[in-house]
Amino acid sequence: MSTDTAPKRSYKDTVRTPKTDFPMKADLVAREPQRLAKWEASGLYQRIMKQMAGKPKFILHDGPPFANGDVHMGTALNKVLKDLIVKSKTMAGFHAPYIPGWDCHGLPIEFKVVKEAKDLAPAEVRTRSEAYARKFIDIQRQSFKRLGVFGDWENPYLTLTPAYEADIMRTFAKFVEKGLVYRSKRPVLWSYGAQTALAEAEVEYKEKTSPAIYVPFAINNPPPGLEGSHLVIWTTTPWTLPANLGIALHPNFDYVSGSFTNAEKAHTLKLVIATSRLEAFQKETGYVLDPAHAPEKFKGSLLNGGEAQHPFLPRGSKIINALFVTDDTGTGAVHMAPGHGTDDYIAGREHGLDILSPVDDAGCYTAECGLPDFVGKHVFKSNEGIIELLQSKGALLGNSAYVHQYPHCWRSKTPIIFRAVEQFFIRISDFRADALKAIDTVNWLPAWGRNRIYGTVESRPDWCISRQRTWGVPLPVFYDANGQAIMDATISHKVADAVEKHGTNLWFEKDDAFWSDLVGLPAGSKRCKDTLDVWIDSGSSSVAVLDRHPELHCPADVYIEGTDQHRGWFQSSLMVSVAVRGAAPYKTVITNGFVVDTSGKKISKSDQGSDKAAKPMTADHYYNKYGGDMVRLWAASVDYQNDVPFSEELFQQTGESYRRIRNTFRVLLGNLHDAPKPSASPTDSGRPADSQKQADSDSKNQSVGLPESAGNPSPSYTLIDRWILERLHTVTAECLAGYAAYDFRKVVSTITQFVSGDLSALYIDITKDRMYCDAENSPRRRATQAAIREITETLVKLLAPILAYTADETWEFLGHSDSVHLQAFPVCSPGFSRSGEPDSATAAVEDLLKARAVIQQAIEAARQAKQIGSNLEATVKLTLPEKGFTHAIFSDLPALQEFFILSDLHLTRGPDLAATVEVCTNPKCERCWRLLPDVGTHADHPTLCGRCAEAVG
RNA sequence: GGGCAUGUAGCUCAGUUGGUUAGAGCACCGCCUUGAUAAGGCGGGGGUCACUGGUUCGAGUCCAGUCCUGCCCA
Repeated sequence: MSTDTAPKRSYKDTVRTPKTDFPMKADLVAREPQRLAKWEASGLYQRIMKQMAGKPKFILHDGPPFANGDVHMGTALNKVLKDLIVKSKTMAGFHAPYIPGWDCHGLPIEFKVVKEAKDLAPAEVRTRSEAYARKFIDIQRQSFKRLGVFGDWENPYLTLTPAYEADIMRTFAKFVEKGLVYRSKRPVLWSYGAQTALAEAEVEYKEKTSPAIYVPFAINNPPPGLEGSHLVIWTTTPWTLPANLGIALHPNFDYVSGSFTNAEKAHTLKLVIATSRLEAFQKETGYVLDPAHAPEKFKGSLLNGGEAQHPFLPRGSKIINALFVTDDTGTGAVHMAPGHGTDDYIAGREHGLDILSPVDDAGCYTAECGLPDFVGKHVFKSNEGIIELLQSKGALLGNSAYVHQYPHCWRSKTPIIFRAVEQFFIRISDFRADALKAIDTVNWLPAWGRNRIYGTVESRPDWCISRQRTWGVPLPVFYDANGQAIMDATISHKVADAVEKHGTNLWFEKDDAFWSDLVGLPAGSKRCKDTLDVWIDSGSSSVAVLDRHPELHCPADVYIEGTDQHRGWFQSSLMVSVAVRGAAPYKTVITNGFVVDTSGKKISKSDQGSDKAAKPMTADHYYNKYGGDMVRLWAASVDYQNDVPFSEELFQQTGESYRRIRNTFRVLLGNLHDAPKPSASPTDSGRPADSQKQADSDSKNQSVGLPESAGNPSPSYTLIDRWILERLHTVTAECLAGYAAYDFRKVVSTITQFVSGDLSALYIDITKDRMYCDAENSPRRRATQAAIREITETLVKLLAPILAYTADETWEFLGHSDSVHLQAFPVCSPGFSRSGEPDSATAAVEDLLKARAVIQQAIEAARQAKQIGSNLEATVKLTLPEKGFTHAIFSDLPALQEFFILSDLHLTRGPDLAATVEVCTNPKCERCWRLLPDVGTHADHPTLCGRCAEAVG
């Protein structure tokens, strides 16, 4: 260029490139807390509630997380999902209050407290446990708020408040009133480490090595052929032998009786073994069946009702038949101790066996064991002694180490024992049928949840509701002077009334005399020292929260928890609700999978502190490093109905989607910098009535001095504008359907694909030329600005439930003064609903995209051959097929050039769709960079094309 | 061992009532752009649809069995 005489005029400043202060870098970690503070200061949640009052209600009832530990990613996933439901239902026009809760009682907290300071008085244990729970409630509450979860955080429900505790007692009273509570000595899972009975949920299976022994029991009064024979039992718990009261045989198994010799020990004995176990028995014990004499063969039913001799105690052991006998281990003869096993107990009850359980709370033998030397000794330290005793009686045929999965206490990690103690039970059989019926009134998502809980309820045993612990709600029951339990609903109600006023600590602080007097029982009555199973606590929430809270109602519309809650809260809530009100407490139950690591292994909460789980799994790590919106976007992106694979690397992938969405918002906002604001956004028609005032005042401010927009309600959209608005219409419909189906992943993928596939790669790219280079008021430029505003407002609202912070920030940059969370979802604009029809813009663009693909491939070849750089340097000759491609745009060369982003396009018709590329020889317009023939024909602007010369003026 | 799920590109997932050459995002490779620039565009490589057998003209899709992983039980 010859610019040696005068300085060259720069047209750079005349190009209308995007301008916005909306930052590319989100800086969520620093910015989100400020926005959160603003929301709180303005009482946003309360204002939303006020605005939606009177609308149809939608109740999501919060399953209370346990007030122990930091917020794990699994907990965060669940909580964010809840918030996505609440926010999307609110924007869909429902009054959706969210009252968060915490589960506060229970063994894990008490265990921690007791571990720190031993021998505390019960009242002190309780005080410390409450302080511990409250500490973690605060920690978790901060996390949930930071994650952008809206709710009544200052008034959550806590299972430790006097009002809630009183309702738990009243629920218990209801069970008593209906005659569902009974007291029975029964083997329960007993943790001697924590000194309590455990729920099945509190047990975990771990590998344990036990002594596996074979013990012969001589048959008393044997039938002919079995004289002098012994039944051989196999057990891995020698310590339960003092409680042996029977031996079970399978009625249909084949057994042999014959002479067995152990050559090494030079010992011969006549034994009975199941035929299928014969080989294993001989191999493990060295006792080999004498081949010289044919053994006696018979079915297990032969010996039913007989008796064998206990090997070291002076009593008989009843021989019974039972179907639970298996032939995968042992001898086909099972040692029965009804005080130490569930099968033993059930079969024992059928056959009239006693319950003997000579073990105390600490796991040590009591005098009942009949062995004075063992009294006071721990059972797991007595196995060897029992084995020696057997040895000395000649009653040990084999002894080896046996590794198996054995139940352990989930907190103290000690192996559990089965031990019979007096417990309170709820008789499930009386209302199981009602519960099963109620299950089928509920919508289970995913649908297999129905079968899951149905099977659970169908097969569950009676509910053991008493715990020998301190940190829980006391069982409001008394014993008379003879130790008989007085179960009376009115007495329980009196206790509940007192507790509601003074708290449950009163139960521990006052003595029996005080309480007997208070409830009107004679002196000498004693109060029960047990507490209630914590599943009663949380299971009562439909009574203590849904029924009590004025904003809520029962049944709730939705419960959503992890899949483990089919046996947990979903079930306990169902059982309580069916017993109390005869119906399920929920209409829909959704389950989310577990957060697992990428190798597919589960990430256990209790592994967190330990060495091996070095990878961060707590929510604070992620929102402090990446931001709350990133956690929310992650939660919305995952397939929550299945297990969710997780790692920091995987998490970072959602950052890519976030940046893409954010950057697109930035360009859209930048392109609106000089746009006239519309009098009212067409998407505002779905706005809740109470916010209309705000919207009106917003737009009044914005429309001042911009009369042209008010008088021009329908912009002159070109094909590409109509196309993107048709796409937006479809996207809106798909997102609303996604939210309605709780399919947030669908919402995210629909929007992500729209943003990157339609907006970024096509619409924004194609409209750059008109946006940057047209005259400011060119109709097509203004039309595109109108479309961009429509698109941005719609997308922001559709994303608001997910990107709670970013959507709000973008909404602000769109010129609105109040939060997007007060808005309703956009309504699909009917003018652009024709995307499926043949003459729609969408149909035309489908053809255009086919042609574009062919052109791009031709250009790419030229680019790789270094003939051209940018698309604008190409001359393209496009051949359209003779059939099809009939839309008017295919005869509108300038429109086609704009769509394909080309300087020079030539059209012909031919047999196939094809394109060839040559180097364009036109001069380059300095302003719009297109290579056009009219550059240099304008005297005032010799380096510009006609359009640009006019635009510059 | 039982019940309920799950298994498609390196990773996370789509794939409608069985029907052309199995798709998307991320990651990866090459090029372009530098007026979305700690951005953007274009092109490309990559899959025996867990395995085995069956039904069918035709199976990722239906049936049977096996295996992996998870939850809940025993």
